[in-house]
Amino acid sequence: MTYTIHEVAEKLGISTYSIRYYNDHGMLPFVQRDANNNRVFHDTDLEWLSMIVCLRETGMSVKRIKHYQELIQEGDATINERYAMMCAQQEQTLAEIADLKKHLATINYKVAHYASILENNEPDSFIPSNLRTETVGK
Amino acid sequence: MTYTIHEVAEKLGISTYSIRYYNDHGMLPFVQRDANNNRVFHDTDLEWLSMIVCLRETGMSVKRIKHYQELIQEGDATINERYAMMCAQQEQTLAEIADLKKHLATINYKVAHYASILENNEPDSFIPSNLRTETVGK
DNA sequence: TACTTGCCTTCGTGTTAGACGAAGGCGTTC
DNA sequence: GAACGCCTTCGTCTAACACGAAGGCAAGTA
Repeated sequence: MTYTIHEVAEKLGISTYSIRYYNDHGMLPFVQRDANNNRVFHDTDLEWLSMIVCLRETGMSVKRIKHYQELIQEGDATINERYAMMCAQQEQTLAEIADLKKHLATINYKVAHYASILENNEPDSFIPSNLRTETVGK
Repeated sequence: MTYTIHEVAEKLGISTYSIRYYNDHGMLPFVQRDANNNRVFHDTDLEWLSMIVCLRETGMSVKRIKHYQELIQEGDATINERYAMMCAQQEQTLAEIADLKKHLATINYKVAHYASILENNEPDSFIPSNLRTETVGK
């Protein structure tokens, strides 16, 4: 089973620009080409690309992903480093989730704030139109 | 109580570059200057800046944050739009958290995978050094 | 046959949100 | 009064794409 760049893009929810970018930057060294020089993707490419998406969306840089991919190619001697990389990524992702949850609480507060204003149709006197009075809200 | 740009940066965990950037791009229209033209921040500026940080870290663009700030200045007539913006931000953030959790599961799998290899000291035959064999892992 | 449509390619520029360095001003201290 | 440390503005650099232009190849259509 093979796929075009568009099919892959749709399947993984990323743009064809990104796929070409990854390919051009050495993160997808195995994609083959057909007679017209078009990229041909196999299922194994899809799997690796979805790993790339996972790492990118959890904040790993393209450079580090490339390094990770090279480590995999180098074989077992690099298991330790790969383990360390994934542990770091794990921690970082946990931290980011925690961060987002904190920010979400702030946003929830804002939503509730506006909802109550809209519901009660409060007069202007309760919501001065000066920026200094509407900030994050303690 | 007033603060220098460095104090603000440290307090909020962002760089002075970012603060100047926000200021230059109209998101901090109220920061005052001292006799030497240095920025002077008040507590209200800190509060609004921490809201900016919240919105940025949950993915709102600088442009939209600026728009939000303008809406606040325009007063009550814009409550509806602000409410909509915060609702959108809320949804987006929830989606991102869900996404991150999914990716975290993949990373957890990798960590466990490497850990088990390192623990059992498995031979090469179990971990071929070809990229095609190590992808996301079903 | 010629044309259009539609996909693909490469190449090159544009964008966002900063990061950072250089050049220079102001005020304090040695 | 020279050095130090902070600040300023201005300008270039970066990452990770987004996108347009120019052109190739293949299929369908007039």
